[in-house]
Amino acid sequence: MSKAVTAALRGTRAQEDYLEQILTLIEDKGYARVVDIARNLGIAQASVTGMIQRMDTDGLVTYEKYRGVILTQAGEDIARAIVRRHESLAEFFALFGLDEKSIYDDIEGIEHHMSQPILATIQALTGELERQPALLERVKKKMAGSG
Amino acid sequence: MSKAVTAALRGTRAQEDYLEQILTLIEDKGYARVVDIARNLGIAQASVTGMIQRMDTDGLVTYEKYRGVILTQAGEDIARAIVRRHESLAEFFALFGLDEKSIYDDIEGIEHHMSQPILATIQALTGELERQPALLERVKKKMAGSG
DNA sequence: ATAATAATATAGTCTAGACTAACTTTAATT
DNA sequence: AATTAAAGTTAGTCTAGACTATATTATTAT
Ligand SMILES: [Mn+2]
Ligand SMILES: [Mn+2]
Ligand SMILES: [Mn+2]
Ligand SMILES: [Mn+2]
Repeated sequence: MSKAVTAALRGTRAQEDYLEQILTLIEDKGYARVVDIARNLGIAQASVTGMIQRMDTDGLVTYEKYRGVILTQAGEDIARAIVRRHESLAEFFALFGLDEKSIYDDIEGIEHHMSQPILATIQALTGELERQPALLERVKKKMAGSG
Repeated sequence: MSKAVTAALRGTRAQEDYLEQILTLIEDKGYARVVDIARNLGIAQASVTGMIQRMDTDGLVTYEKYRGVILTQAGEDIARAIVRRHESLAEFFALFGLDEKSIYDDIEGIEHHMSQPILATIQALTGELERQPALLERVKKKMAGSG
């Protein structure tokens, strides 16, 4: 018996990338500054300010001029869902020796297109494959042929 | 020894979705009409005309007013790459009993974010898992718990 | 306290990609 | 052949999300 969550738990791709960054910054450094969000996303500072203002309007963050940004509950929910998907993908592909750096852009895209059944599949499969080193080796061998 | 292909083999997400549809229509019916592209993508006819004109400028299709649309070599290359990725994803997730309809939107998104290593991994893994029915059953069982 | 530096905000611009409404061309009916 | 219907195009509008240049505020150093 688990409580059903009604919220959408989704934003646009850009919004989700911002939320992911904001959550990560808050957890890593205690606060999220515009300059850091901009640097991490490779986006101009002014663009970040603009987006944060729209996200405040949309109820995803709380923003006060020249003060920091914090997440609303809705924003945090989306952020955590995205981080979970990102980490699940990274863990899954790591099984096959793909290092996160080389597939980072892919993961950044895919994480926005994983409904519940696909997430559950990836996670369950990861769990099983961790106990199948021989199978993993065979997959790696095959991949070498198509590099 | 295989010939290296130099082309980018990528467009924007919208362009890739159009190219995928155009190729599919041409292969299925022999020609691609604006009205069918619009219907299949859920986009207004006028929007399709506009996009096709831009794609002609970009060298992805050849377009003549009131005549049909055909793919350039560059456009066809991108289209085939996308179709291959779409089919690889569908085949992979089918292993776990996910039917294509329920995950169609996800696949439509993910197919645009698969660099070569990820495609090779999915394909190689699919080949291995086809010979592991017991493992597939265990994964399905686990998934049932998180639905 | 003042001056210099860093961070943030505003204003204005641009592009992709969607929309609707109105018009034109092509295809099908009678 | 004339009429009607379907398909396609054009024109104009809108929004998200980026950019640069400039102004403002906050922070740090002197
Ligand atoms: Mn991510
Ligand atoms: Mn992302
Ligand atoms: Mn597809
Ligand atoms: Mn797609």
